[in-house]
Amino acid sequence: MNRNDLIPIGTLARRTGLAVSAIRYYEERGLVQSVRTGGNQRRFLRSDIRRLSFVLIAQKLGLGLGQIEQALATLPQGRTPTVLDWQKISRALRGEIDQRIQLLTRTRHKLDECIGCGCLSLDRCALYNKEDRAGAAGPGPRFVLD
Amino acid sequence: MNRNDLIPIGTLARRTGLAVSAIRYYEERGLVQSVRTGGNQRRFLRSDIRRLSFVLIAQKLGLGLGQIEQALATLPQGRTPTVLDWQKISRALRGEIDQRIQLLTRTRHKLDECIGCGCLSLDRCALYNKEDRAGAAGPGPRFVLD
DNA sequence: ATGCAAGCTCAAGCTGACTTGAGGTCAAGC
DNA sequence: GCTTGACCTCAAGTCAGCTTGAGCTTGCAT
Repeated sequence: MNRNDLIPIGTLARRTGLAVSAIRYYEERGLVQSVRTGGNQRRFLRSDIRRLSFVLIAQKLGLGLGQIEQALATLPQGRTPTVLDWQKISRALRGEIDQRIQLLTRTRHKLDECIGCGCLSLDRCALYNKEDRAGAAGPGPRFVLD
Repeated sequence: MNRNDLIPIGTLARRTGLAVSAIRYYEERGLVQSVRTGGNQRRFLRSDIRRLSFVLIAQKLGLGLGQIEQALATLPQGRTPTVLDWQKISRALRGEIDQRIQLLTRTRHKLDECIGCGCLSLDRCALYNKEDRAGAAGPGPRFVLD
């Protein structure tokens, strides 16, 4: 409610470790919102520090900004989320991590089998399945075991 | 030794599930080599099916082509690698997977702590450490927990 | 009241990993 | 001998996720 709850972009940048340009980009992408001062400068909510921190963590997990945006959409728009809101969304993130760990564990297991035979290549090799990749396409960078 | 050991790019593409254009790109990047026919067409070794399969698997783990190239450099150049060669390089990949699983497990643990307090944001939060990210920069897409 | 850091917009650039397109060649079957 | 599909070489485009630069404005501290 206080004026102090509104912070300029540079402060937000310092608090999150993000570049100012990155924050502007995120705003353009709709990941975060701002209001403008009379002089057309952005002002963010203090709670956006948390919001952007969430973005950073989710990114580390390999989520794209689109997915992150979807996750964030479950938070109250433009108003400070409660601790419960954050707990809920964090748990979703935990689910993501679980899945990735499982996938990696399975991959490791398959790889172990393959090391046994030295194959790595063919239809018999569980690691390497053409069908898996068929739908995976599109340009841009590839992500981990998606 | 046989002429049949040399396969055209289309065959290699079909066997690996890669696009022809991707294989040409990999060749340009030095991930795979070819010889040319009298009519200037590429001919690959049959063992390059394995080589490219390795590339695909490593990519799924989030390795960049540069890293993959380095890994492949330990294989005999332009000659069919032995089963032992493949076992050795596969084990290196296993190490990568292990590391990633460990990192994810640690992250999950930290996240669990954070869910407890609903924080996600600040210096107190183990998940979120500015120093970690300080050196991570550079343009291009960000990769999983590197 | 003035200096200067911090902010603004918009366009262009960059990396990684490819794809697409134009325009031309090669080779195997009929 | 001719057609058809696989192959060739560039050059340019694409997508994500930003950064960089030019040129201009704001606003806090002295």
